[in-house]
Amino acid sequence: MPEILEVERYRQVAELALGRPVQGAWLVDARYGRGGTTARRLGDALGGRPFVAARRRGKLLLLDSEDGPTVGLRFGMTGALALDGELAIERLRYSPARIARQWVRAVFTFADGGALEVHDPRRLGSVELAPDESRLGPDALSITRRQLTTALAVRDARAAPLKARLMDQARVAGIGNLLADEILWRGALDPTRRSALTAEEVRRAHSSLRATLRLLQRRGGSHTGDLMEQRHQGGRCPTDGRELRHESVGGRTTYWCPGHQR
DNA sequence: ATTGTGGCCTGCCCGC
DNA sequence: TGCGGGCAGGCCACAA
Repeated sequence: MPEILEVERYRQVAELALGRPVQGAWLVDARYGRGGTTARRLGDALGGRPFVAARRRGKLLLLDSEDGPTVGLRFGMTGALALDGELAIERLRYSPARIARQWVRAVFTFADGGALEVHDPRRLGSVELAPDESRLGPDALSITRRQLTTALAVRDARAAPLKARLMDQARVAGIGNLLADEILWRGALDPTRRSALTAEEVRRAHSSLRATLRLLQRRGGSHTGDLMEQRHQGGRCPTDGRELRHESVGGRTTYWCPGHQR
């Protein structure tokens, strides 16, 4: 599903659409608009203007229009982006293997005849004019160790489990369920932990976060982690062969190794 | 204020 | 073979 690595790929593809005047904008599915964003407002705001920048903060893709508002795209779990009829990513995990017209939720057409389309079977994504970017924490692809220290800080013993803090988009923007499990597994950190991390453990978390994102980006996406194929009943730790534990942590299905994650 | 839970959305897989 | 329940997870509303 689209986590930060996939959305970064979408951003790169969206850059190919910069400078091309938008002819029209449609919410094929009216419910796909969020925060009062309607097809009419979208069309009125963008008509005739080109996008001048494609930015990303966490999983939020931001398209700045020339002298106009920014369009925010969220992809949920199954959202895909297609430019001029070509998908930015061929096949998404947890998403149907085919493309169907009825799953196209939003379309931006360009004066040159091309189009940018959002395809989203499960409709968990959305389009929003002028989204509030300030609600998101530092971006996971560029977060510093100091910033991560702050993000993972613990107030008291009732703090949310480590994994929930890592996935909280206001603390760190961009980490989804699969990446969180992979990062904590590589960092040998127990996702259920509520106690504060030592300075050494934060270093480990930061180092694992960076290494994991780099590696999975090179491999081709957030579903290419070593833990991925063990995410099932009886799955085993690729490192020490112990049977993985799996429980809901922070409301999300979580797999981890009870042997080496502490 | 922070944390936890349920619901949304819909295709797919498993067991009967 | 068909059917239905459960599951997948990003994000938000809402409750505690």
